[in-house]
Amino acid sequence: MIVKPKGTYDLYGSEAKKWQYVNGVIDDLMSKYNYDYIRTPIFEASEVFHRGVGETTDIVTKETYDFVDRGNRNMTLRPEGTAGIVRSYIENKMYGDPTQPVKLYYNGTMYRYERPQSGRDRELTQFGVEVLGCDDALIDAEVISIPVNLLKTLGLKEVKVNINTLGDRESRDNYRQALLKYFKPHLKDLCPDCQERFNKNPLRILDCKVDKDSEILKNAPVTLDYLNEESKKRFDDVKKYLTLLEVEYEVDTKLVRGLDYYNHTVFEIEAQVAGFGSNNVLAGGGRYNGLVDLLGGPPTPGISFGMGLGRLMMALDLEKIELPISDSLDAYIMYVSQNEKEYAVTLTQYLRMNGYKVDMEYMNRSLKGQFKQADRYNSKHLIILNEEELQNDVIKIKDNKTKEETLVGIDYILYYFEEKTSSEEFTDEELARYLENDENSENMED
RNA sequence: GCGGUAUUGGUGAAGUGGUUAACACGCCGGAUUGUGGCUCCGGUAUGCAUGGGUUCGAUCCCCAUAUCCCGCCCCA
Repeated sequence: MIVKPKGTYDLYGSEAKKWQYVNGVIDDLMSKYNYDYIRTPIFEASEVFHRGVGETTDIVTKETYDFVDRGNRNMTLRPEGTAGIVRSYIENKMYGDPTQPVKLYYNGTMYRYERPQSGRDRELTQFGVEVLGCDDALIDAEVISIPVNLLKTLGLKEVKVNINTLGDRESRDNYRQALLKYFKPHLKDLCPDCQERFNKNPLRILDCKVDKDSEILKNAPVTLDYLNEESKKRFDDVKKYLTLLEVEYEVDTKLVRGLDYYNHTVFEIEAQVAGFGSNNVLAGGGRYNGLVDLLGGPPTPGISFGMGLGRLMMALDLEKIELPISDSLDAYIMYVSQNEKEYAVTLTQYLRMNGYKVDMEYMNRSLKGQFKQADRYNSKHLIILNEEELQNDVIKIKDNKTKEETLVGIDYILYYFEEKTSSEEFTDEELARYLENDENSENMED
Protein backbone atom coordinates (compact mmCIF):
# COMPACT_ATOMS: atom_id res chain seq x y z
CA MET A 1 0.00 0.00 0.00
CA ILE A 2 1.22 3.46 -0.83
CA VAL A 3 1.07 5.64 2.22
CA LYS A 4 1.30 9.33 2.81
CA PRO A 5 4.70 10.88 3.46
CA LYS A 6 5.87 10.99 7.03
CA GLY A 7 4.57 13.92 8.98
CA THR A 8 1.66 14.65 6.69
CA TYR A 9 -2.02 13.85 6.96
CA ASP A 10 -5.08 13.71 4.80
CA LEU A 11 -7.83 16.14 5.60
CA TYR A 12 -11.30 14.83 4.81
CA GLY A 13 -14.70 14.10 6.25
CA SER A 14 -15.96 15.93 9.30
CA GLU A 15 -12.48 17.20 10.09
CA ALA A 16 -12.37 18.93 6.71
CA LYS A 17 -15.67 20.60 7.47
CA LYS A 18 -14.20 22.07 10.63
CA TRP A 19 -11.28 23.49 8.71
CA GLN A 20 -13.55 25.01 6.12
CA TYR A 21 -15.53 26.64 8.85
CA VAL A 22 -12.45 28.03 10.59
CA ASN A 23 -11.08 29.32 7.30
CA GLY A 24 -14.37 31.10 6.76
CA VAL A 25 -14.16 32.71 10.18
CA ILE A 26 -10.63 33.84 9.40
CA ASP A 27 -11.63 35.42 6.09
CA ASP A 28 -14.53 37.11 7.73
CA LEU A 29 -12.45 38.46 10.58
CA MET A 30 -9.69 39.74 8.32
CA SER A 31 -12.23 41.47 6.15
CA LYS A 32 -13.42 43.40 9.18
CA TYR A 33 -9.86 44.42 9.99
CA ASN A 34 -9.43 45.43 6.34
CA TYR A 35 -6.50 43.13 5.63
CA ASP A 36 -5.95 41.85 2.09
CA TYR A 37 -5.44 38.21 1.30
CA ILE A 38 -2.13 37.32 -0.28
CA ARG A 39 -0.96 34.04 -1.73
CA THR A 40 2.68 33.56 -2.58
CA PRO A 41 4.38 30.47 -3.99
CA ILE A 42 4.85 27.42 -1.86
CA PHE A 43 8.45 27.28 -3.01
CA GLU A 44 10.90 30.10 -3.41
CA ALA A 45 14.53 30.52 -4.32
CA SER A 46 16.35 29.14 -1.31
CA GLU A 47 18.02 32.41 -0.53
CA VAL A 48 14.66 33.98 0.33
CA PHE A 49 14.51 31.86 3.45
CA HIS A 50 18.19 31.32 4.00
CA ARG A 51 19.05 34.97 3.98
CA GLY A 52 15.93 35.96 5.84
CA VAL A 53 16.30 33.44 8.61
CA GLY A 54 20.04 33.17 8.89
CA GLU A 55 22.38 30.84 7.06
CA THR A 56 23.84 29.02 10.04
CA THR A 57 20.80 28.48 12.20
CA ASP A 58 19.46 24.99 12.80
CA ILE A 59 16.34 26.04 11.02
CA VAL A 60 18.09 26.46 7.73
CA THR A 61 20.76 23.81 8.04
CA LYS A 62 18.51 20.91 8.93
CA GLU A 63 14.85 21.82 8.87
CA THR A 64 14.01 23.08 5.42
CA TYR A 65 12.94 21.08 2.40
CA ASP A 66 15.57 22.04 -0.16
CA PHE A 67 15.73 20.77 -3.70
CA VAL A 68 17.40 21.55 -6.99
CA ASP A 69 14.97 21.95 -9.87
CA ARG A 70 15.53 20.83 -13.46
CA GLY A 71 17.07 24.16 -14.28
CA ASN A 72 19.63 23.70 -11.52
CA ARG A 73 18.07 26.33 -9.32
CA ASN A 74 18.14 25.93 -5.57
CA MET A 75 14.62 25.94 -4.25
CA THR A 76 13.11 25.65 -0.79
CA LEU A 77 9.59 24.80 0.27
CA ARG A 78 8.46 27.66 2.43
CA PRO A 79 8.96 26.92 6.13
CA GLU A 80 7.07 30.03 7.19
CA GLY A 81 5.06 32.84 5.70
CA THR A 82 6.95 36.02 6.35
CA ALA A 83 9.99 35.77 4.09
CA GLY A 84 8.04 34.98 0.93
CA ILE A 85 5.65 37.81 1.52
CA VAL A 86 8.45 40.26 2.17
CA ARG A 87 10.01 39.11 -1.11
CA SER A 88 6.70 39.74 -2.84
CA TYR A 89 6.35 43.11 -1.16
CA ILE A 90 9.69 44.16 -2.52
CA GLU A 91 9.26 42.63 -5.97
CA ASN A 92 5.83 44.18 -6.48
CA LYS A 93 6.96 47.48 -5.01
CA MET A 94 4.08 47.53 -2.59
CA TYR A 95 5.92 50.23 -0.67
CA GLY A 96 4.62 52.48 -3.41
CA ASP A 97 0.98 51.51 -3.00
CA PRO A 98 -1.33 54.44 -2.39
CA THR A 99 -2.83 52.80 0.68
CA GLN A 100 -0.37 52.47 3.50
CA PRO A 101 0.45 50.61 5.60
CA VAL A 102 0.27 47.41 3.60
CA LYS A 103 -1.84 44.99 5.62
CA LEU A 104 -1.79 41.41 4.42
CA TYR A 105 -2.89 38.02 5.63
CA TYR A 106 -2.14 34.55 4.40
CA ASN A 107 -3.40 31.08 5.14
CA GLY A 108 -1.56 28.15 3.69
CA THR A 109 0.72 25.20 4.08
CA MET A 110 4.30 25.36 5.30
CA TYR A 111 6.97 22.68 5.23
CA ARG A 112 9.52 21.79 7.84
CA TYR A 113 11.73 18.76 7.88
CA GLU A 114 11.26 17.85 11.51
CA ARG A 115 10.72 14.77 13.54
CA PRO A 116 6.95 14.60 13.81
CA GLN A 117 5.31 14.53 17.19
CA SER A 118 2.19 15.88 18.77
CA GLY A 119 1.23 19.23 17.28
CA ARG A 120 4.12 19.12 14.88
CA ASP A 121 3.92 17.84 11.33
CA ARG A 122 6.15 18.25 8.34
CA GLU A 123 3.37 19.85 6.41
CA LEU A 124 1.49 22.33 8.50
CA THR A 125 -1.05 25.03 7.88
CA GLN A 126 -0.48 28.52 9.13
CA PHE A 127 -2.58 31.61 9.17
CA GLY A 128 -0.73 34.84 9.65
CA VAL A 129 -0.59 38.55 9.14
CA GLU A 130 2.08 40.95 7.92
CA VAL A 131 1.92 44.70 8.25
CA LEU A 132 4.59 46.58 6.35
CA GLY A 133 5.43 50.22 6.24
CA CYS A 134 4.29 51.37 9.65
CA ASP A 135 6.32 51.54 12.81
CA ASP A 136 3.61 52.90 15.07
CA ALA A 137 3.05 50.99 18.31
CA LEU A 138 -0.64 50.89 17.51
CA ILE A 139 0.04 48.43 14.71
CA ASP A 140 1.89 46.15 17.12
CA ALA A 141 -1.13 46.09 19.36
CA GLU A 142 -3.55 45.51 16.50
CA VAL A 143 -1.52 42.61 15.18
CA ILE A 144 -1.53 41.02 18.61
CA SER A 145 -5.25 41.54 18.94
CA ILE A 146 -6.10 39.62 15.77
CA PRO A 147 -5.18 36.09 16.87
CA VAL A 148 -6.63 36.83 20.30
CA ASN A 149 -9.94 37.78 18.77
CA LEU A 150 -9.89 34.82 16.45
CA LEU A 151 -9.42 32.42 19.34
CA LYS A 152 -12.18 34.09 21.31
CA THR A 153 -14.51 34.12 18.33
CA LEU A 154 -14.01 30.40 17.97
CA GLY A 155 -14.89 29.91 21.59
CA LEU A 156 -11.59 29.44 23.42
CA LYS A 157 -12.02 30.99 26.81
CA GLU A 158 -8.59 31.00 28.37
CA VAL A 159 -6.35 32.91 26.01
CA LYS A 160 -3.11 34.21 27.42
CA VAL A 161 -0.94 36.83 25.77
CA ASN A 162 2.70 37.13 26.71
CA ILE A 163 4.63 40.09 25.42
CA ASN A 164 8.13 41.37 25.71
CA THR A 165 10.37 43.77 23.93
CA LEU A 166 13.88 43.36 22.71
CA GLY A 167 14.20 47.06 22.03
CA ASP A 168 15.93 48.54 19.05
CA ARG A 169 19.22 47.26 17.77
CA GLU A 170 21.22 49.25 20.27
CA SER A 171 19.18 48.04 23.21
CA ARG A 172 19.24 44.50 22.00
CA ASP A 173 23.00 44.48 21.58
CA ASN A 174 23.50 45.94 25.01
CA TYR A 175 21.30 43.30 26.50
CA ARG A 176 23.05 40.52 24.70
CA GLN A 177 26.40 41.72 26.01
CA ALA A 178 24.99 41.88 29.50
CA LEU A 179 23.75 38.32 29.26
CA LEU A 180 27.08 37.04 28.03
CA LYS A 181 28.87 38.82 30.84
CA TYR A 182 26.43 37.49 33.40
CA PHE A 183 26.36 33.88 32.29
CA LYS A 184 30.08 33.46 31.66
CA PRO A 185 31.11 32.73 35.26
CA HIS A 186 28.09 30.42 35.71
CA LEU A 187 28.62 28.54 32.52
CA LYS A 188 29.64 25.23 34.08
CA ASP A 189 26.51 25.20 36.24
CA LEU A 190 24.21 25.34 33.25
CA CYS A 191 22.92 22.36 31.35
CA PRO A 192 24.89 21.18 28.33
CA ASP A 193 22.34 22.61 25.95
CA CYS A 194 22.63 25.98 27.55
CA GLN A 195 26.38 25.91 27.27
CA GLU A 196 25.82 25.42 23.58
CA ARG A 197 23.30 28.23 23.48
CA PHE A 198 25.78 30.52 25.17
CA ASN A 199 27.76 30.53 21.99
CA LYS A 200 25.02 30.29 19.43
CA ASN A 201 22.13 32.21 20.85
CA PRO A 202 22.47 33.41 24.45
CA LEU A 203 18.97 34.88 24.54
CA ARG A 204 17.60 31.37 24.26
CA ILE A 205 19.13 30.34 27.56
CA LEU A 206 16.33 32.29 29.19
CA ASP A 207 13.63 29.85 28.21
CA CYS A 208 15.59 26.69 28.87
CA LYS A 209 13.36 23.98 30.29
CA VAL A 210 16.09 22.33 32.32
CA ASP A 211 17.50 25.34 34.08
CA LYS A 212 14.33 27.35 34.33
CA ASP A 213 14.10 27.08 38.09
CA SER A 214 17.72 27.68 38.87
CA GLU A 215 18.86 30.75 40.75
CA ILE A 216 21.16 31.62 37.93
CA LEU A 217 18.29 32.15 35.57
CA LYS A 218 16.11 33.87 38.07
CA ASN A 219 18.72 36.51 38.69
CA ALA A 220 19.64 36.99 35.07
CA PRO A 221 19.54 40.48 33.61
CA VAL A 222 16.15 41.57 32.35
CA THR A 223 15.54 43.05 28.93
CA LEU A 224 13.64 46.00 30.27
CA ASP A 225 16.68 47.30 32.13
CA TYR A 226 18.65 47.60 28.94
CA LEU A 227 16.17 49.55 26.87
CA ASN A 228 17.05 53.04 25.81
CA GLU A 229 14.49 55.76 26.35
CA GLU A 230 12.96 55.48 22.93
CA SER A 231 12.49 51.74 23.12
CA LYS A 232 11.02 52.01 26.56
CA LYS A 233 8.55 54.61 25.43
CA ARG A 234 7.59 52.45 22.49
CA PHE A 235 6.91 49.46 24.68
CA ASP A 236 4.74 51.57 26.96
CA ASP A 237 2.76 52.67 23.93
CA VAL A 238 2.19 49.10 22.82
CA LYS A 239 0.82 48.27 26.24
CA LYS A 240 -1.38 51.35 26.20
CA TYR A 241 -2.91 50.41 22.88
CA LEU A 242 -3.39 46.81 23.94
CA THR A 243 -5.44 48.06 26.85
CA LEU A 244 -7.49 50.25 24.53
CA LEU A 245 -8.10 47.22 22.34
CA GLU A 246 -9.17 45.29 25.43
CA VAL A 247 -6.44 42.72 25.09
CA GLU A 248 -5.22 41.37 28.40
CA TYR A 249 -1.54 40.59 28.46
CA GLU A 250 1.37 39.74 30.68
CA VAL A 251 4.89 40.96 30.30
CA ASP A 252 7.24 38.01 30.21
CA THR A 253 10.80 39.21 30.29
CA LYS A 254 12.06 35.75 29.48
CA LEU A 255 10.21 35.65 26.20
CA VAL A 256 12.67 35.96 23.37
CA ARG A 257 12.62 34.93 19.79
CA GLY A 258 15.54 33.21 18.22
CA LEU A 259 16.05 35.11 15.03
CA ASP A 260 18.29 38.08 14.59
CA TYR A 261 15.87 40.18 12.65
CA TYR A 262 13.41 40.51 15.49
CA ASN A 263 13.42 43.70 17.46
CA HIS A 264 11.06 45.61 19.69
CA THR A 265 7.82 43.77 20.30
CA VAL A 266 7.75 40.00 20.53
CA PHE A 267 4.75 38.00 21.69
CA GLU A 268 3.24 34.58 22.09
CA ILE A 269 -0.35 33.59 22.50
CA GLU A 270 -1.20 30.45 24.35
CA ALA A 271 -4.42 28.67 25.09
CA GLN A 272 -4.77 27.31 28.59
CA VAL A 273 -6.07 23.92 27.65
CA ALA A 274 -5.89 20.91 29.92
CA GLY A 275 -3.80 18.13 28.44
CA PHE A 276 -2.15 20.36 25.93
CA GLY A 277 1.31 20.13 27.41
CA SER A 278 4.04 22.26 26.00
CA ASN A 279 2.25 22.74 22.71
CA ASN A 280 -0.07 25.36 24.04
CA VAL A 281 1.58 28.18 22.12
CA LEU A 282 -0.86 28.74 19.29
CA ALA A 283 0.55 31.89 17.78
CA GLY A 284 3.68 33.94 17.98
CA GLY A 285 5.25 36.84 16.25
CA GLY A 286 7.11 40.06 16.51
CA ARG A 287 8.46 43.10 14.81
CA TYR A 288 11.10 42.75 12.15
CA ASN A 289 12.24 46.19 11.19
CA GLY A 290 15.40 44.92 9.57
CA LEU A 291 14.05 42.19 7.32
CA VAL A 292 12.89 44.09 4.25
CA ASP A 293 16.26 45.75 4.16
CA LEU A 294 17.99 42.40 4.50
CA LEU A 295 16.15 40.95 1.53
CA GLY A 296 17.08 43.84 -0.71
CA GLY A 297 14.21 46.27 -0.32
CA PRO A 298 14.08 49.77 1.05
CA PRO A 299 14.34 49.99 4.83
CA THR A 300 10.79 49.26 5.91
CA PRO A 301 9.32 48.43 9.28
CA GLY A 302 7.24 45.29 9.54
CA ILE A 303 5.47 43.13 12.06
CA SER A 304 3.77 39.79 11.86
CA PHE A 305 2.26 36.90 13.64
CA GLY A 306 1.84 33.30 12.55
CA MET A 307 -0.59 30.78 13.93
CA GLY A 308 -0.53 27.02 13.45
CA LEU A 309 -4.03 25.96 12.57
CA GLY A 310 -3.36 22.32 13.38
CA ARG A 311 -2.70 23.20 16.98
CA LEU A 312 -5.68 25.46 16.98
CA MET A 313 -7.89 22.58 15.91
CA MET A 314 -6.35 20.41 18.62
CA ALA A 315 -7.18 23.06 21.18
CA LEU A 316 -10.77 23.29 19.99
CA ASP A 317 -11.08 19.52 20.21
CA LEU A 318 -9.60 19.33 23.68
CA GLU A 319 -11.92 22.06 24.87
CA LYS A 320 -14.80 20.17 23.27
CA ILE A 321 -15.89 23.22 21.35
CA GLU A 322 -18.58 22.36 18.85
CA LEU A 323 -18.27 24.43 15.73
CA PRO A 324 -21.59 25.45 14.19
CA ILE A 325 -21.25 23.35 11.11
CA SER A 326 -24.49 23.04 9.21
CA ASP A 327 -24.48 19.54 7.97
CA SER A 328 -27.82 18.65 6.53
CA LEU A 329 -29.64 18.29 3.24
CA ASP A 330 -32.78 20.10 2.25
CA ALA A 331 -34.00 16.96 0.61
CA TYR A 332 -32.99 13.40 -0.17
CA ILE A 333 -34.70 11.92 -3.19
CA MET A 334 -35.52 8.25 -3.12
CA TYR A 335 -37.41 5.92 -5.36
CA VAL A 336 -39.50 2.87 -4.67
CA SER A 337 -38.42 1.09 -7.83
CA GLN A 338 -36.15 1.58 -10.80
CA ASN A 339 -39.08 3.02 -12.74
CA GLU A 340 -38.83 6.33 -10.91
CA LYS A 341 -35.06 6.66 -11.07
CA GLU A 342 -34.97 8.83 -14.17
CA TYR A 343 -37.48 11.23 -12.76
CA ALA A 344 -35.42 11.35 -9.58
CA VAL A 345 -32.44 12.51 -11.63
CA THR A 346 -34.47 15.29 -13.23
CA LEU A 347 -35.96 16.40 -9.95
CA THR A 348 -32.59 16.43 -8.19
CA GLN A 349 -31.14 18.66 -10.88
CA TYR A 350 -34.17 20.94 -10.80
CA LEU A 351 -34.03 21.50 -7.05
CA ARG A 352 -30.28 22.00 -7.04
CA MET A 353 -30.51 24.63 -9.74
CA ASN A 354 -33.15 26.38 -7.70
CA GLY A 355 -30.82 26.71 -4.76
CA TYR A 356 -31.54 23.73 -2.58
CA LYS A 357 -29.04 21.31 -1.18
CA VAL A 358 -30.20 18.00 -2.49
CA ASP A 359 -28.88 14.51 -2.92
CA MET A 360 -30.42 11.35 -4.29
CA GLU A 361 -30.09 7.62 -4.12
CA TYR A 362 -27.33 6.34 -6.38
CA MET A 363 -26.87 2.84 -5.11
CA ASN A 364 -30.25 1.30 -5.90
CA ARG A 365 -30.66 0.23 -2.31
CA SER A 366 -33.79 -1.10 -0.79
CA LEU A 367 -36.21 1.51 0.45
CA LYS A 368 -35.11 0.71 3.96
CA GLY A 369 -31.53 1.36 2.97
CA GLN A 370 -32.54 4.63 1.37
CA PHE A 371 -34.18 5.81 4.54
CA LYS A 372 -31.04 5.04 6.46
CA GLN A 373 -28.94 6.90 3.98
CA ALA A 374 -31.22 9.93 4.19
CA ASP A 375 -30.80 9.94 7.96
CA ARG A 376 -27.06 9.71 7.67
CA TYR A 377 -27.17 12.82 5.57
CA ASN A 378 -29.43 14.40 8.12
CA SER A 379 -31.89 15.32 5.43
CA LYS A 380 -34.70 17.68 6.38
CA HIS A 381 -37.07 16.29 3.79
CA LEU A 382 -37.48 12.98 2.08
CA ILE A 383 -38.95 12.87 -1.37
CA ILE A 384 -40.29 9.41 -2.02
CA LEU A 385 -41.13 8.77 -5.64
CA ASN A 386 -43.51 6.08 -6.66
CA GLU A 387 -44.87 5.34 -10.06
CA GLU A 388 -48.52 5.67 -9.34
CA GLU A 389 -48.25 9.12 -7.84
CA LEU A 390 -45.98 10.33 -10.60
CA GLN A 391 -48.58 9.34 -13.12
CA ASN A 392 -51.01 11.57 -11.28
CA ASP A 393 -48.48 14.42 -11.33
CA VAL A 394 -47.92 14.44 -7.59
CA ILE A 395 -44.94 13.56 -5.41
CA LYS A 396 -44.74 12.68 -1.79
CA ILE A 397 -42.60 14.82 0.46
CA LYS A 398 -42.02 13.78 4.02
CA ASP A 399 -40.84 16.25 6.63
CA ASN A 400 -38.25 14.19 8.43
CA LYS A 401 -38.68 16.05 11.68
CA THR A 402 -42.45 16.06 12.06
CA LYS A 403 -42.80 12.87 10.01
CA GLU A 404 -45.63 14.61 8.24
CA GLU A 405 -46.23 13.56 4.67
CA THR A 406 -47.56 15.85 2.01
CA LEU A 407 -48.65 15.12 -1.52
CA VAL A 408 -47.46 18.00 -3.65
CA GLY A 409 -48.35 18.68 -7.25
CA ILE A 410 -45.32 18.42 -9.46
CA ASP A 411 -45.59 22.07 -10.47
CA TYR A 412 -45.76 23.24 -6.89
CA ILE A 413 -42.62 21.69 -5.44
CA LEU A 414 -40.78 24.97 -5.24
CA TYR A 415 -43.68 26.61 -3.44
CA TYR A 416 -43.56 23.84 -0.89
CA PHE A 417 -39.87 24.38 -0.21
CA GLU A 418 -40.12 28.15 -0.22
CA GLU A 419 -42.77 28.02 2.41
CA LYS A 420 -40.86 25.48 4.44
CA THR A 421 -37.63 27.43 4.46
CA SER A 422 -38.86 31.01 4.57
CA SER A 423 -40.39 30.87 8.02
CA GLU A 424 -36.84 30.10 9.19
CA GLU A 425 -37.49 28.16 12.32
CA PHE A 426 -34.63 27.57 14.68
CA THR A 427 -33.61 24.07 15.40
CA ASP A 428 -33.08 23.32 19.05
CA GLU A 429 -29.33 23.40 18.64
CA GLU A 430 -29.35 26.71 16.84
CA LEU A 431 -31.57 28.15 19.49
CA ALA A 432 -29.26 26.96 22.25
CA ARG A 433 -26.29 28.51 20.53
CA TYR A 434 -28.15 31.73 20.01
CA LEU A 435 -28.96 31.95 23.68
CA GLU A 436 -25.39 31.21 24.62
CA ASN A 437 -24.14 34.13 22.60
CA ASP A 438 -26.80 36.49 23.76
CA GLU A 439 -25.37 38.71 26.44
CA ASN A 440 -28.77 39.15 28.06
CA SER A 441 -28.86 35.49 28.86
CA GLU A 442 -25.59 35.48 30.74
CA ASN A 443 -27.27 35.16 34.08
CA MET A 444 -29.66 32.50 32.99
CA GLU A 445 -27.79 29.46 34.13
CA ASP A 446 -29.19 26.19 32.95
C1' G B 1 19.85 14.56 14.27
C1' C B 2 19.18 11.43 19.32
C1' G B 3 16.06 8.30 22.59
C1' G B 4 11.47 5.48 24.14
C1' U B 5 6.49 2.98 23.05
C1' A B 6 3.51 0.83 19.60
C1' U B 7 1.67 -1.40 14.64
C1' U B 8 -4.35 -7.26 14.20
C1' G B 9 -10.63 -6.45 9.35
C1' G B 10 -14.19 -0.10 7.46
C1' U B 11 -13.90 1.15 13.05
C1' G B 12 -13.09 -0.24 18.45
C1' A B 13 -10.59 -4.15 19.96
C1' A B 14 -9.55 -9.84 22.24
C1' G B 15 -5.96 -13.71 21.24
C1' U B 16 -2.39 -18.18 20.70
C1' G B 17 4.43 -21.41 18.55
C1' G B 18 0.37 -25.64 15.28
C1' U B 19 -6.05 -27.33 11.41
C1' U B 20 -11.89 -22.58 10.29
C1' A B 21 -8.07 -15.64 14.47
C1' A B 22 -13.07 -14.03 19.29
C1' C B 23 -16.59 -10.26 20.32
C1' A B 24 -18.79 -5.48 19.41
C1' C B 25 -20.02 -1.42 16.12
C1' G B 26 -20.68 -0.23 11.19
C1' C B 27 -22.30 -1.67 6.39
C1' C B 28 -25.43 -4.81 2.83
C1' G B 29 -29.55 -8.17 2.30
C1' G B 30 -33.92 -10.53 4.33
C1' A B 31 -38.25 -11.07 7.96
C1' U B 32 -41.78 -7.93 10.78
C1' U B 33 -43.46 -2.74 11.49
C1' G B 34 -48.56 0.66 5.49
C1' U B 35 -42.20 3.55 3.90
C1' G B 36 -36.72 3.56 7.66
C1' G B 37 -34.98 4.55 12.70
C1' C B 38 -36.89 -1.34 17.64
C1' U B 39 -36.36 -6.70 17.27
C1' C B 40 -34.83 -11.22 14.78
C1' C B 41 -31.98 -13.92 10.81
C1' G B 42 -28.06 -14.06 7.23
C1' G B 43 -23.80 -11.90 4.72
C1' U B 44 -19.42 -8.87 5.19
C1' A B 45 -13.26 -12.50 -0.64
C1' U B 46 -6.69 -9.17 -1.67
C1' G B 47 -7.04 -9.46 7.53
C1' C B 48 -2.54 -10.15 11.96
C1' A B 49 2.65 -3.07 8.90
C1' U B 50 6.83 -4.69 5.25
C1' G B 51 11.35 -7.67 4.41
C1' G B 52 14.47 -11.19 6.35
C1' G B 53 15.73 -14.98 10.08
C1' U B 54 14.94 -18.98 14.09
C1' U B 55 11.59 -23.37 13.81
C1' C B 56 8.83 -29.29 11.34
C1' G B 57 5.52 -24.93 11.58
C1' A B 58 4.83 -18.18 13.30
C1' U B 59 0.11 -13.21 13.75
C1' C B 60 2.42 -14.61 18.29
C1' C B 61 10.34 -15.40 19.17
C1' C B 62 14.77 -12.45 16.92
C1' C B 63 16.77 -8.59 13.45
C1' A B 64 16.07 -4.72 9.96
C1' U B 65 12.90 -1.13 7.55
C1' A B 66 8.57 1.91 7.40
C1' U B 67 4.89 4.45 9.87
C1' C B 68 2.46 6.22 14.38
C1' C B 69 2.62 8.22 19.16
C1' C B 70 5.79 10.32 23.20
C1' G B 71 10.28 12.92 24.85
C1' C B 72 15.12 15.76 23.49
C1' C B 73 17.33 19.32 19.99
C1' C B 74 15.00 23.22 17.42
C1' C B 75 10.82 26.07 17.00
C1' A B 76 10.46 30.59 11.55
